[in-house]
Amino acid sequence: MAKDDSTVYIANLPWRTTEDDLVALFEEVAPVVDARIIQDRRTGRSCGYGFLELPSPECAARAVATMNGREFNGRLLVVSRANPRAPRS
DNA sequence: GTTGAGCGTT
Repeated sequence: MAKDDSTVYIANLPWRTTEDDLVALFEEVAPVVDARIIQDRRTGRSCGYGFLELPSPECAARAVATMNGREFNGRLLVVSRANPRAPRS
């Protein structure tokens, strides 16, 4: 579903951070197609990292270049391009 | 009500 080329990996997030927070933050640079924060399947608590999907790879690269190393809620955001979860479609 | 390197699920 999600194109890995336009998906970015977000880490170093505060536990309180939600997907909507990521959307609001990245909407500043580019429209957000989908935001997904990985949480523990058992406890349901935030794992502290997530993935953000953008409309295009260039938007993803722009979001990375803009938000990587940027402070967010007192933490330094780690934004980088996501790895393809599936080797082929 | 806690913790801190990381590449993911209905």
